[in-house]
Amino acid sequence: MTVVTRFAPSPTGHLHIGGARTALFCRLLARHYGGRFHLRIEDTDRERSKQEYTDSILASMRWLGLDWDGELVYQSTRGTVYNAYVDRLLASGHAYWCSCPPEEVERMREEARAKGAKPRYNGHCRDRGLSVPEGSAPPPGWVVRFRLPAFGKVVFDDMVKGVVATDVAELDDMVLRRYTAGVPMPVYNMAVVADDHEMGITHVVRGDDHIANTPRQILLYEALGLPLPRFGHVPMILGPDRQKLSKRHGARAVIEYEQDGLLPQALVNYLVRLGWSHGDQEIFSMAELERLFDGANLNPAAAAFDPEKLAWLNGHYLRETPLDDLARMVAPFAEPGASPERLRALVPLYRERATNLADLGKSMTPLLRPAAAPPYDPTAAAKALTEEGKARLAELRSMFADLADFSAPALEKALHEHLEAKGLAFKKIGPPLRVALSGVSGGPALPQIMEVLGKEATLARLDSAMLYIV
RNA sequence: GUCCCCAUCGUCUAGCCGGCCCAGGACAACGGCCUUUCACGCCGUCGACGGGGGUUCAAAUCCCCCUGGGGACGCCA
Repeated sequence: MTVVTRFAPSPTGHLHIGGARTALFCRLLARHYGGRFHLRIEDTDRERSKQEYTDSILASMRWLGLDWDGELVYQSTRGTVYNAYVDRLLASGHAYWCSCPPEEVERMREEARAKGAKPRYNGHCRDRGLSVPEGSAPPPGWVVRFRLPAFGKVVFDDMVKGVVATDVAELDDMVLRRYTAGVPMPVYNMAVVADDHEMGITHVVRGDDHIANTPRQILLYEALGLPLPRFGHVPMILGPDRQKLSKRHGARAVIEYEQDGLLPQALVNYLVRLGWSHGDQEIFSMAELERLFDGANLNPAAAAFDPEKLAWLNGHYLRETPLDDLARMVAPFAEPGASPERLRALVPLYRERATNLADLGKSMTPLLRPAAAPPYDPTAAAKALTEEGKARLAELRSMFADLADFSAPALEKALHEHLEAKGLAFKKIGPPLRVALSGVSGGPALPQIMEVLGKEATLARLDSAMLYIV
C-alpha cells in the first residue's frame, strides 16, 4: 500500500514545535513506507493568513530537514474544487441553504447551553427548502449547511487513540460554505475533506485538538461516497508546567530555536521522542527514524516539554559535529570580525562546555578579542589577581618570555618545570594565570589557551593582569 | 455546562494480549572517579505504577467508580 501523508499548517503564525513534531511524524510515516509527504497551506481565512508566515513555516521545515514531495498546495487557490463538492452535497440533499443570521445561531447555542446540552445550531432551516438558482450568489448572509444524519454513531479506529466513537447527537449541522462579499468560501472541514481526497491522502496525522473534527469529516466522506483515510491524532505538547504551551514558556516557534543556536538534528531528535519511542533508545538520526518509525508505539498522552533534555541532546550533537563545520556554524554567534582561523582553533577547546551555538560563540569571546586584556569577571579577578597572584604572574612572564616553542605540549612542560623549580603547587599559579589569560575562572586547559593566543598576546595579557587593581 | 481524550520516577519514557517488574532506560538532582580549573566522559545514589473497588492462584498490566490533567463545543483553522 502506498502511504500518502500531509502536513497542513495555516499561515497565521510561525511553525511551532507542536506542528513541527506533527510534520515530522507525517514525513517519517510516509518515508518509512516509501510513500509521499505533502505540504498544504490552509489559508482560507484571508484575514489572518499572511505570506510572511507561509515563508517562515517553509523555512523552518527546510531547516529541520523536513522536505516535502510535489508542489505546495494553497487552499486559497482551490475555491472551485470546494464549490463542486458543496454543490454535490446540495444536489444529493446532504446539504441545505440556511438564512439564519449569526446572532440568531448564537442565541440557539445559548439556549442549548442553558438546557445543559452542548451548544449547537438547532436546524431551523433544515427543512425550509430554501433554494438559490444554480450559479447565482445567494442573498447576503446565507450559508450552506451539512444535513446531519438523524441518529447513529461515528466510529473510527485512531492510530494513536484506538477506537473513538461519537454520537451524532453531539454534533450539529455545520456550515460548509460561507460567503464573504459574495464570493464563496469553504469552511475548514469541507476544504480538508476535499483536499485530502483529491491529494490521495491515506493517513491523516494531526494534533489531537482536531479529534473533534474527525467525526464531522467522516460524515462528509460518507455523504460524498469517498473512501476513508486512516486517522492518527497525536497529543499536544505541554509546557514544563504541564499547561498549554504559551509565550510565557519561552520559545514555542522553531525559528526561535534556530536563533538560539540549536542544531536541527537535536530538535528533531528531541521532538520525535516526545510521544514516540523505540525501546530505550534516545539518539536517532533522521535516516534511522525513517527506518524505525512505522506509526506504532505512539503515546496517546500529552507530553511536557523539557528544555533541559533538549539542551543535553543539543550538546551531544554539538560534540558530534565535525570541527570545520562547527567553526563555520558558530561564526554568526561569535564576536563580529573574528577570524575563521581563530574560530576554528577555539572551537575544539570550547565545544564540550556549550549546549548551543549561542553559548559556544559567547564563551569564546575573551579569546577572540584582540585586546591586551580580556574582559575580567570581577569575582574571579578579585580572587585570583591578589598581590601574591601578581607576583606569580611576574615569574611566569619572564619564564614565558624566554620560551621559544609556544606549542601546547611545550608550554605544559615548561609550566611543570617552572612549578618544580619554584617548589609551588599548581593551584598557586593556575587561577591567576587563567584569569589573566581569559578573564574567567573556568575553561580549557591553560597550555591550549596560550597556544591559541600566541606568545605576544600571552605576555601582553600577563602584563595587563599585573596592573589590575582588585 | 456538555462531549471527547489521557493517567508509570520532577520530566520524556520501557513495560500494558496478567506472572520473567519488590518496575528498566534517558534528562534533571545528588555523590564519586577522571582532571593542575570548568566541562566532557565514566561509575553510583535518590526517585513512579493517582485513589478505591472488583476479576484472578497472580494486576503497573483486564473491568468499574472517583480524582486529577488536557482538549473540543465558530459563517477560525
